[in-house]
Amino acid sequence: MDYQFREIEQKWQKHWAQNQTFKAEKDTTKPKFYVLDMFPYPSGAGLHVGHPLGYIASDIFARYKRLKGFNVLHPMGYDSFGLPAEQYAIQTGQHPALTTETNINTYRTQLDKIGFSFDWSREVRTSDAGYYKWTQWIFMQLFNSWYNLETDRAEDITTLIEKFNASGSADVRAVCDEEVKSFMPSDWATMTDEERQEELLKYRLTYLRESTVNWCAALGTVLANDEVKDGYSERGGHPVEQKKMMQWSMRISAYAERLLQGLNTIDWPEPVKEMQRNWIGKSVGASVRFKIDNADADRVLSADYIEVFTTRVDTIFGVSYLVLAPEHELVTALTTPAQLEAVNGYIAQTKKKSELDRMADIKTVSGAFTGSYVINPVSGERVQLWIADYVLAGYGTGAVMGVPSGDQRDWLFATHFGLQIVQILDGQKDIEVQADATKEGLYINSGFINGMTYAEATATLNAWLEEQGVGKAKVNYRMRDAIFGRQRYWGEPIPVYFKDGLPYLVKEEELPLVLPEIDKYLPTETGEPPLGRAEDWSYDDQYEYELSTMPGWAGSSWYWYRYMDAQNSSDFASKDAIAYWKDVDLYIGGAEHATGHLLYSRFWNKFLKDLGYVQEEEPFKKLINQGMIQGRSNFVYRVVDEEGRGTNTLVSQGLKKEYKTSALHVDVNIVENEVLNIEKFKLFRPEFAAAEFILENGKYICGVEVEKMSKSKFNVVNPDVLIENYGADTLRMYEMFLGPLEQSKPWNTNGIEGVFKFLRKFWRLFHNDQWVFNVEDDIPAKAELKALHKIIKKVQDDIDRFSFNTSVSSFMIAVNELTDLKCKNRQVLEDLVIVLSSYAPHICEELWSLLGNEAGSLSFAKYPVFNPEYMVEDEFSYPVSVNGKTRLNLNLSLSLEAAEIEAAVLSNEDVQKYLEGKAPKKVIVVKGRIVNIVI
RNA sequence: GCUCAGAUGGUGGAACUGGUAGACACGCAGGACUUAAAAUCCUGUGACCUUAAAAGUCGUGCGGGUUCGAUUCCCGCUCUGAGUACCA
Repeated sequence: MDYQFREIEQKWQKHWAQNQTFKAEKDTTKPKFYVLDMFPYPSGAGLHVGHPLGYIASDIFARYKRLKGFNVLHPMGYDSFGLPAEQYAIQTGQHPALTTETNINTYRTQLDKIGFSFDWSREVRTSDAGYYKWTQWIFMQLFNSWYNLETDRAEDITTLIEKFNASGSADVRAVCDEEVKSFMPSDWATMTDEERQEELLKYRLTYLRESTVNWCAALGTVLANDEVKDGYSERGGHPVEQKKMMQWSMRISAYAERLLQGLNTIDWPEPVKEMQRNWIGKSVGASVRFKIDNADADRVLSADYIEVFTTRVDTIFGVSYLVLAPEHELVTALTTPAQLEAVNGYIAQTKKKSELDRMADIKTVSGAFTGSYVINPVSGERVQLWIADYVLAGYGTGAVMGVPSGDQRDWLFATHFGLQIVQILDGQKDIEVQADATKEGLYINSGFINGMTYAEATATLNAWLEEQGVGKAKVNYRMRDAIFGRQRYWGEPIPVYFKDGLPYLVKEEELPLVLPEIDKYLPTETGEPPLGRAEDWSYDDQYEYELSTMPGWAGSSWYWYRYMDAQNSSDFASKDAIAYWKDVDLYIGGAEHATGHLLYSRFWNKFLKDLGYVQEEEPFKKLINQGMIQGRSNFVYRVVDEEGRGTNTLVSQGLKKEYKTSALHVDVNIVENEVLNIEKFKLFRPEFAAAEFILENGKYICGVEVEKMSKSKFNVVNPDVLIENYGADTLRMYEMFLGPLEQSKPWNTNGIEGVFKFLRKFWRLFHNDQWVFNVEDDIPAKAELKALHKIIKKVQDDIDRFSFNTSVSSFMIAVNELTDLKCKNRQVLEDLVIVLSSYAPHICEELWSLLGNEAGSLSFAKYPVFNPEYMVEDEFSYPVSVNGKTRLNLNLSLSLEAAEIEAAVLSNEDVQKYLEGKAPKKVIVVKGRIVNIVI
């Protein structure tokens, strides 16, 4: 029979499902290998052809690893909490759980058709109570922990309490809030329970605190920094404003240094690591206190100094002014009556500007003098104190020292306001024109560091500042603690209730705290989150539960552990399972998660490791980002009359210049190689049923543009349609054939025929002209073995560097070669089936069983061993080039040594022709590669 | 502005360590089969020049360099895409 892909694919998909072929079990006789895909959010639109790209690659990898004798864990699940289902619920009243369920079923149907080797018995859904029970449990562990800087790890909160009991707050070195109390053990002993809880909350790794949040009114929720892009929400593009709110936060900043260092130990794409480094934003410098000059002022201040952070403490003698952020808490107190008007005016002006304007308006220098002065601690000089919006309240101390000669921004500021510019290094050039940030040369005009180099000066100053108690070397991180609460319904309830305004955890045995039913999915009339609508939403019938739910990234920050032991009801995963599967060996997903999911997951992983629940410091050893598949839209051109009205005439792309036209999107599924199928077009656009078509060469050629893949642009290609027409094996191979996995590219179905033809040709290798299965048990010919072993090697080399497209080409070459050789040899063909099976598993299973093997055993067959002996050649066709230009090829024995090759080449008649009687200056012979003659 | 990735035929792309640029596939052209079409199969297909054939010249974004030899290494530039943005 001819290649009947529909029957074959259905048959084997059913076989795999019924026999649970890909169910992973612990097996200590084999090395483990964990291949993970970033699990999808099940959206209502279903899968388009871009989604499975990464899944196909990881599936090929997983299947290959099984053939190589690994015990492979390859699961799939759904990140099923999220905003779209909730937005849909608000519009329709449909419970998000129902929408989600429907969408998941659609996804599953689509995924099943592609022939993935997922172990579905381990499926997880983050919105299942059985799953989010453990998300809540991890939240509780975070609440019950603090970060001890002495041991450099998270510890149970009881070790902190012990320290407070024993020696008060003095010995505690922790990552905590700024405004913690200093107290003696006796103070701790006399504190009320509420006072103690209030203090402990400042240390917990998840904590409640009033913080400035990104409030998105349109979505009715706060957003994390990585969910805000240029002042608008990433999802939906709604405006986001800064607002102060009581919020749950995660003390991820405690892990800043470990998150940074860990990047050096993992095999991830450099751009992703770089983004995480930028996000963490480590800067090494010093904090310095500038005393406020209160000599002629009589005022009460909450502090008598201004603290600044600088990465160039060596330039401190060049300070000509200090700047505070307009929001800095001391601004009001430090503004003199004379400057009050100017300062208030400036603050008002700053407030009006949106975040976006402030960023767009980098060039305009602005600021206001407060009228106050501070004293430079190293020189004793009196310098002006300004406010300006280029200083951000949220970074460092919200105060900056201005060194115009060394910093361009400071230089512009000083020039604009007529402040002093002092040269501090003899290596600085042209500081009248612009700042020079060099570290070269020796210091001048710099008191006790005059004559020193950069390194000497920095060390000297750090030591001096510390000794004087006015500063010290300091490391600063840009990364802020992550807000961990959303004023939304469709998320994990936070397992907390409030008693006298203080948060307490529910008991562990009371988990999961199940999401309650509510009447509608909107905030309450009083502006509380949707959970405020739930009846009896209180603990012990008296204490109100937390009304926020967890953010989208909560469930995805640990899910790879749940797959290790998905059914466990007494632990998030058993110690045993974690000890066996350990970590993810290969993780494939989109680059858009670089600073969100991938950073939070590393954070939770490190935390779980500190508490001894997991073993590895990093969860994902190897990461691959698959490229984005863009849409490729097709257009028809409608002729427009004088008044600009559309006519009923459509002109082919090549002729449109001769007419006035308007472009209309046309469904890409009725266009083949840019040629419009006119009959189908008339059905697609009934208003054009009677249209006239101006053709070129008898065809209607469509225009092309690359855009986002979306329904409204009629450029969505659904994998189901391709599978229906060509089969899953063709789809799998074609997606890989498109180009390098990591490269973004527009989807183009042109060319899928080539892959389909390849599979037919492959099928035909095993059949005679009448499509009767026919292989022979003869002795394989040398050429056949060579073709086979070439592909055996190629596939294993390619997979190590994630180059799937080149393997597909090589399969085509191998099948072309074996077809030309009329190969019918069982041994050769059987090995070829194994090699191809990770790419095209269905057709290979069918042929495998036709070859007489046990049905379904192909998945665990042994990958053939490459034998280099079959590659050995006696002869090689040497390209002979003259002055670097290839002129001819010469067949020579590979046993010849360089000198013999040279002699053979030079004596050749055709070569003589190029020599024109001259003796060559030089002859380069690379054995088995090339001969180059220099004349 | 900064960081990163990239630029190869009509198209997607290959060339892994500096060694025959354009593998493989699409498209296109011609042919076979067919009453015809589809499907299938065969042949050709970087550009230029010339041709009966052969030969020749140019050619991997642009300009230089290193080398016997550069798509590959180095320097400078242009363009495209992604990320990031007053971070002190």
